[in-house]
Amino acid sequence: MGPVQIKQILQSTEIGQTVEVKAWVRTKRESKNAIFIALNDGSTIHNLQAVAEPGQLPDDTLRLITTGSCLRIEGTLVASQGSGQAVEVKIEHVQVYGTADPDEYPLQPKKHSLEFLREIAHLRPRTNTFSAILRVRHALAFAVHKYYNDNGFFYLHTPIITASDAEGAGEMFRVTTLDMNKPPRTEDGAIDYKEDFFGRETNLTVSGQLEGELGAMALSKIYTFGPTFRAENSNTTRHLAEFWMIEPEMAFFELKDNMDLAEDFVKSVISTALEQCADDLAFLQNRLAEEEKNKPQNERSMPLLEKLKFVVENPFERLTYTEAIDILVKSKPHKEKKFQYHVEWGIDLQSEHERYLVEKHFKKPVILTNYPRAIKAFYMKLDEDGKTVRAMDVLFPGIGEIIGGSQREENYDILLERVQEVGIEPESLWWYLETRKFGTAPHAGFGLGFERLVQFVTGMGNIRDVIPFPRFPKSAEF
RNA sequence: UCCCGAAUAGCUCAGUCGGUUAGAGCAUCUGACUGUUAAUCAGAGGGUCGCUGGUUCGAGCCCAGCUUCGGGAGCCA
Repeated sequence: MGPVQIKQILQSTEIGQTVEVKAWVRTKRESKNAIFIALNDGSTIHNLQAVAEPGQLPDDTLRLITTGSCLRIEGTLVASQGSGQAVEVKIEHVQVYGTADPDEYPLQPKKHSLEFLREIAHLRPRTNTFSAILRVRHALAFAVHKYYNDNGFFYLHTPIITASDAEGAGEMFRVTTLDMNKPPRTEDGAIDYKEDFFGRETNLTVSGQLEGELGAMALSKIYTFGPTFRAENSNTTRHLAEFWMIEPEMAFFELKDNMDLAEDFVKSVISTALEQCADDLAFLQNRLAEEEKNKPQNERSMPLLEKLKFVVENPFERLTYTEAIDILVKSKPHKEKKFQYHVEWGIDLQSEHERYLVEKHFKKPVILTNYPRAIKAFYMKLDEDGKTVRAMDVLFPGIGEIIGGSQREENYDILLERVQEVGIEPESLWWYLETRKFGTAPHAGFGLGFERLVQFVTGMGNIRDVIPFPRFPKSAEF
């Protein structure tokens, strides 16, 4: 299917075979005895070197071969005389598919800043850094499906458009077909959503969890993996308005099972990336080291591959919220009043507190559990003491919260009470509540932000650089 | 949304105390040289100093507002 990919050609040992390559030019070097063209088709971080003799190609053609142009080359696979590569292609014929005027083409063979590349998101996949990220992202996405499939989970497609506004997970994007300039009105002047496409107010989903639970109450183990939308005015390196979330939901799982799954799952997909993306990760490791070259030694991060192996090989630290507060209260920054936010039982942990626990105290991923009920969602199962809930957050160095989950409240009466407590109309969640009425079961699940996982594995600091076309406030250009 | 910082060549950045014609590296083009590896060497072209207004004899530089970008915070995954 299609032309042979450069990845295959570079691994080939069939010297003398005829090859046809279709790829984009990274650089062209001309010398007295040979013309070298570095070609990349995105199948690998490595380039294929094509070689022609001077005068072999018409000047008109040669002039069009510039950085960014696209070529079809026919030639012979030969052993390379140079030292940078084992094989190369001896050119017999060149066809220029598309030119790239060097005066206009923004990508040149030099270092570009990530900020600049964000402005040209339509072209940045052609850089080594972004093609590497996209290949790693792909490998991780595939590994997610494989992991769940291998472990008896079913991939459940939860809806993108929802009428539920009760999930409390954040601001939502409205979905409507009403004419915004003259929407239909009810008698008292309010917008009449009965006239709207679905006959009611609808939004883009902020989570597939509630529907996921419905699936788990039938198929036992399900997962979702789809786009998620949050209309928060968040401007940070770890938030997107449109991101991909993985949400497994398991009947007959309690909090500990949930933690075991989360830890095993994350370790498994990171291992897969280490196995399948060695070249790309090595490149990204060098990129990161280069970026941090000017930082003082103690602020530099661990080499990327070392960090990933460390996470895979060591158990995550597990402790309760109450134990974490205890550690924070006894910590040096607290005693020296270095924390900006006060620490006491009942507070929602701030970034500085999570960072201290993960990066300073334990120096490894941490799973925090049993948070105060007041700071967590209504659907989380109450602990026996009634003060805390069976929540768990998995915190990663540099990224913060990568997973948020819980055992769910399966008792109808308690859940109903909790729904009312947070001010949600029980009628709007009748279908969710009915799962507790008919054959309820202990169950649990969590949500993992896919981009945050990709950030961690690639070592990229800004979440906008690990999704091809990021969506964030005031930005939906590409 | 809040706090801090930045905006000068295609890109990355320097620009002294406010002073005459705004610089460098890379990229581009031309030439030389070379089985080269983001080649090397020499030369050339390339600027509305983010925008608007103000202070001043004089503003890239000082002041105000705006815009955009970055970092941090909040919200969270």
